[in-house]
Amino acid sequence: MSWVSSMGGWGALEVEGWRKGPWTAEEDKLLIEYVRLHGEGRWNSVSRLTGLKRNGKSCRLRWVNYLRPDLKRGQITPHEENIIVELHARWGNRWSTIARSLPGRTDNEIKNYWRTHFKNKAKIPAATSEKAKARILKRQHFQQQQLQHQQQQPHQLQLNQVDLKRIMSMLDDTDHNRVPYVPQEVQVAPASYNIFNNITDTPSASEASNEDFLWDGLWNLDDFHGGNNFGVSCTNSKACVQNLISPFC
DNA sequence: AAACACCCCAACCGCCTTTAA
DNA sequence: TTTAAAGGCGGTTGGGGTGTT
Repeated sequence: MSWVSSMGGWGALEVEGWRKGPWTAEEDKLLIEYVRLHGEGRWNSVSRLTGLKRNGKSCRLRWVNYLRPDLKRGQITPHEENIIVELHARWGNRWSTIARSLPGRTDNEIKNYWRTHFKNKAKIPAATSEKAKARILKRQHFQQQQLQHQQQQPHQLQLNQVDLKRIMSMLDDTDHNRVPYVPQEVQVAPASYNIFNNITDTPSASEASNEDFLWDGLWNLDDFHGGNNFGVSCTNSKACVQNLISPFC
């Protein structure tokens, strides 16, 4: 399929009045403005209220996978990879469920990552090519660096390992037996998280389910690990908020 | 330098579930 | 209670970028 312009927009295609294909900066702006004014949801009204020639599904997808301000950018960290592997082993291809354990990552992102890195592993011949080896070495080097970083922060590493174990053991429990676990050090959710609770109309803390507590824990785990959103350490909550509210740099 | 292979990821499609009238 | 619309999810496709031959 090739995206042939039929209305001036580069690479875009119009089918039955709806534009398809790559989004333009202008369209993004309209969608962001719509969400700012009306919040998430009611995606089918976007075209009516903004003039955007995109159907509701397309708008939702664009927002969820690309425009949401709380999205993480950049490489999946080894820590996140571990979580993905663990949760995929448990839940299979339930990408959205897995994504909920990795705040800032989308189901699409995780799905893509899995397909790229794991799906064809079984097909790789026993005699791995040199090329593949080089890639693996490169990755191991990166992981080594991460490890060194962790060792510089022994307390945090310990916390991570304990938390991960506890989270995984919790997941082994039946739903009825779940007990929310909030590590002492991270009982207060990051400012950024609360901010987006407000923005996105998610339930208040008092309404949050046990699973929400669990996910908060993972969120914090990740941030402890240095896998922050924009490649810059959040040394204080203000800096984090700043990163989160200006994601389009 | 060109051709090829591979990786990454945005975006679409179809189906299923949820919600509201 | 039924039904249509909207939302959500997983699978798939295809293009751009980059590394390798």
